[in-house]
Amino acid sequence: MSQTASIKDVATHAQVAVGTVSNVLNYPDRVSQRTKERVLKSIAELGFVRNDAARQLRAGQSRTIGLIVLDVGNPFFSSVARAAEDAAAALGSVVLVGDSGQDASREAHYMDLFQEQRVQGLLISPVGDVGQRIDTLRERGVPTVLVDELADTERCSSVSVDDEEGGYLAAKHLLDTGRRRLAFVGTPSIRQVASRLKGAQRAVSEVSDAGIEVLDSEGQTVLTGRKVGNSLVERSPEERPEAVFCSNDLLALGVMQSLTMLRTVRIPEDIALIGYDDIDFAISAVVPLSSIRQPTEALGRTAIELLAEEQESGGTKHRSVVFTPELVVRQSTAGAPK
Amino acid sequence: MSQTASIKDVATHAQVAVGTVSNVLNYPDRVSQRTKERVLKSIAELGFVRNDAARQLRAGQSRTIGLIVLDVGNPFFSSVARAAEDAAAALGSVVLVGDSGQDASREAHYMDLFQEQRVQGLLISPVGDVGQRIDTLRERGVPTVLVDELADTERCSSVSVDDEEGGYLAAKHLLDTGRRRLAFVGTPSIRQVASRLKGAQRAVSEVSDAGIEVLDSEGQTVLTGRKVGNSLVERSPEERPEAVFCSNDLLALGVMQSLTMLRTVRIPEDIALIGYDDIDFAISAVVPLSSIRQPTEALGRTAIELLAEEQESGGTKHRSVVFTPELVVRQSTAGAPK
DNA sequence: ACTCGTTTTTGAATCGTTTCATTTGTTACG
DNA sequence: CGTAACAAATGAAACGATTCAAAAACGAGT
Repeated sequence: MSQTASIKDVATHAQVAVGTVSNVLNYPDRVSQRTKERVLKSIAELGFVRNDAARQLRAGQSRTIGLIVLDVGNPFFSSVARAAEDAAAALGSVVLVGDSGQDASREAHYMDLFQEQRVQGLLISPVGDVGQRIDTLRERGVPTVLVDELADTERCSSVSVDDEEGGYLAAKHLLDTGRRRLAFVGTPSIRQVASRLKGAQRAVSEVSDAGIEVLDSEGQTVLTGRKVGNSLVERSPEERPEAVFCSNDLLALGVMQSLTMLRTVRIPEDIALIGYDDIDFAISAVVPLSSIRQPTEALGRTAIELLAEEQESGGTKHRSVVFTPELVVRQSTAGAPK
Repeated sequence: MSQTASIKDVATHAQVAVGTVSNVLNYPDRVSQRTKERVLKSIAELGFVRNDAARQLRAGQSRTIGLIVLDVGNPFFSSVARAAEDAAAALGSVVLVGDSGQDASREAHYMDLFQEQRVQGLLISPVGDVGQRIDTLRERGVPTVLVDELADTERCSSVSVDDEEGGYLAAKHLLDTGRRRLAFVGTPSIRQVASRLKGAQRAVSEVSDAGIEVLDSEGQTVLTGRKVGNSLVERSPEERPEAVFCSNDLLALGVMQSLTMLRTVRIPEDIALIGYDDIDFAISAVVPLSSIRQPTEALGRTAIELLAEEQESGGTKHRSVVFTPELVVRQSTAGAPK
């Protein structure tokens, strides 16, 4: 009783063949009512629990999907992950989440791990150059879907958000409210951030007397945002930008804290502020923060859908879905300047 | 080449026996240099990747530890989870994270799933009554460690934080700074919250002219905190508490937003505010928030350690580790009132 | 009672690894 | 040259499920 019962033990106990027990579990219709009851009774009495490893070995594949994100602590990714988990659960699969922490070697480590687990498929928000590895996986029948990154459709499917459009929306909004001297805060070395900046620059170029200054935050956290905010406070009023666009909400909240703490700069009167991601904290910040909302649930759900499509097509048909971000206006960009 | 190579294919390719390939992977010292090189070369050429399911099946156990938390979105749990993952990685194990969302049926679902996976052990922050299931698991050789919950040492190990002490620390601090009319905000139906309240009440009872009012927040989020904050603002100044202790930082931040937004109440001059958990956002709030810090990294790390102890002792020896929380004083409780 | 057709049950083969008792190969020493 | 001692390599058995061709049981019709 102490050790786990196997299907064989159940068969013996119920006086049937092992195949019958398996049928009860997998094809109940093939088994007569009487034996089914007997087997189920034995299963309950012995406390039998399927051994997933044995099942997988025979099946050659697991019911598991791997997901590698840049940072699970980031609300954006945890939201995507949760949506993916829910969608996968509906298909009877489980999602394993790996956190690369923006480190290529950790990313590679998780890819190896998932390969050993014979995952059904892989969802990944890549940090390193994973093209080669994805090719290998595809050859072996493991489809991959890029998340939050546009893929070469020759290679694999992807689900992403139009970052350039998001950047454009944010800057356009600031310009529409009359601000002209803009600043962009972020780390353009990250692809998503660079795209957002590009969109912002496009919006600025459409307005003759507008300009945008780029401030590298060297990080995407609240703390690095505060540093940038402090540097803005130290400037003389006429050297300060009229509006600041941060590449994510954490940065924006950091900037906001620096600006409001010293009470010399008012938001939005002196400086308007907009972030990106629309995390839960944005609406409940000191000054409710305008932001660019990304459809995280749709991202996660669609990623699973695309993975299913890949599986059905045998990994030959790829598709890229690009969502459009949405401007959310709150108090931090209200009114006109001056 | 398209399908995955097995150890047998490697053996054929390298012209050795399968056992030798296995030895190269698991006991390199048993194999001569020459054959080792040959096998490794074949492995590389064929792109062989271990099949974890087969390995587990043979081993009878996985290299996997299950962790069930109340909410992965909560920074407290995501921090504990990360620490557990790191500690497990050092032992060559992987942590699977399941989110019960405070729902007993989801919790049961994950327990079933982990049992099918034959996890090495289970870490769980329980929501339902899991005593029975834990007993069953123990009988089957799967040790369990309760996380953030004190266990009956007869049954299993646990790692927790002294919530009553934390509550005491918070209230004592408020009293020490001269505040007398306190308010407690939280949902006492949750065990941890109830303990914190109990500790706070003890501190209050030690001071003759002090009192504490309990405000049920019906939730533990920023939004529910704001509701409570609004109700405080609506009160006449003399009816307002001098200090508010919130059962977590999200609530406290919500309360803070309500109070500061209307600019009629000053923090900490009119109302002092203290939270619980010391999440990253606490230090960077409008008014930096005093809080009770819980050693999340130690919790996660120790949980894994206790699990290892359980395994070594064959599940006979149980131990409970209780950490002491720590008061972190910031601006939100600075100075004396009036 | 016998046949045919259908439903139910059987049990050996299989998945890919690890283990371990044996066999084979090598070296050292009398 | 023989053999003991040790190192290295072998390959069959086992883990626990699923599958599937074959056997058995059943029921209906004559």
